[in-house]
Amino acid sequence: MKFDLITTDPGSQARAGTITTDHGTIETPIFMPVGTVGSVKGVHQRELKEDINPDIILGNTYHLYLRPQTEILKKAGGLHKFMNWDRNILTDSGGYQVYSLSERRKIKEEGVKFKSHIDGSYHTFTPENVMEIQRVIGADIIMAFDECTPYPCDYKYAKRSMHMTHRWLDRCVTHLEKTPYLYDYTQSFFPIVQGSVYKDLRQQSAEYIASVGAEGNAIGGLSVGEPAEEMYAMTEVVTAILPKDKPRYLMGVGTPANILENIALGIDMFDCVMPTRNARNGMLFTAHGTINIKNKKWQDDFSAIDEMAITFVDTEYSKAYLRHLFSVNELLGKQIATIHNLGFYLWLVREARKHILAGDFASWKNKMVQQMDKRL
RNA sequence: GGGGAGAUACUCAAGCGGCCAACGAGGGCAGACUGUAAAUCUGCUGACUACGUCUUCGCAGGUUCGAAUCCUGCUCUCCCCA
Repeated sequence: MKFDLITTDPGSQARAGTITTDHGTIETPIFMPVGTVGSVKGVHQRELKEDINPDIILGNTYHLYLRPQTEILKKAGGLHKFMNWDRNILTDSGGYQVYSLSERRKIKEEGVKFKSHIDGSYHTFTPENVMEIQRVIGADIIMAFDECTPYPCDYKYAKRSMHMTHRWLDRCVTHLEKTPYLYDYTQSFFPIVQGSVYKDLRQQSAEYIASVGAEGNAIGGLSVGEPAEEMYAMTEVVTAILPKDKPRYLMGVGTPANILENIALGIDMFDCVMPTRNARNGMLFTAHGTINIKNKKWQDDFSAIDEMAITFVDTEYSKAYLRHLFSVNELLGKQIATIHNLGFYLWLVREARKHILAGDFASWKNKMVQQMDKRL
């Protein structure tokens, strides 16, 4: 993997660059659509490539391990072939499930024992086997196994958890060295900064993560319910320490405003379920604010979904029609909303990149954050 | 023509003397959603001059301190027999 930092915005820390892997070039800053179980929910690969056009998408180790299971993915020749996606893939390690499935797991130094939500069976995830599973899945970027701490999280717990995540990181690195690539392309490994919302812990963690010298670095444990200001404060603390010549990935973020604010703080990569999940629940993101398309007010609004016409759905369908599809619970409504939202998110980061390259990112960002805050 | 069953809020449907403005489901209206157990979850849904008042359970009477619940008559719907 190769990261080229092209330019840094004069009015902020925002960066434009390119990441090149064996599956192509990723222009940063980038938003990566989430495809947990090997599918960006509701979107055909063709629409994803031709209309939304991201250079990279996400998959999830925990979920893919449970289904279709590692063995099937190995037989398929990896996730790229299995899902027919020839661009980049990044897999999350299952560290987020340590947080989101906290009712169904037990953390020990050795690893995390999960009780499957599918059949109740037990599965232990360790730094070692998570690396092996990610080798089989075959993503271009694979993540360290960590604990994503909840919010709020007391200092003592956050500190203990952070140190464990660091020890797990060492085990990931050691094991990865002993585990060869399975396919005919390379994989890059990203460690993850933790430390909850505590400045000193975040600094300590960022220093530790930076010392590993990985090809890219991630920030985890944010966007778990903390106020946006705390998120930004932590990003700022961490980006000051993480190397400038490596991509920085802020995991799980976020709203369009969160993304622009964090780009301004020097983040290059984002992922979030928000554009896809919220789309299925009737929420549209636009450059001029959010729309709850289920609201009665749209029932006779025959104007285009989004005059900006970023993707084909924006002008091929009206708001009234889309509201109707949601009222009658038609699958098509969720598909249209998902394509719209992802199209918008990708537009947003591409636009951000243009403004960084043009040197006027900061003022553009402030204008956008303000206008996107509206509720239409 | 004879016999039987039933009519409850937008719809379906509980309730069978007071704890009933009335269970539940759907629908409707809002809200939430941040490395996806999410096509999910939450709230409201008779009217109002609202922590209180008023009008509701086919219609009209009656019994009772008190009725959606019991009695009488009427209207309508469905089923069976002729």
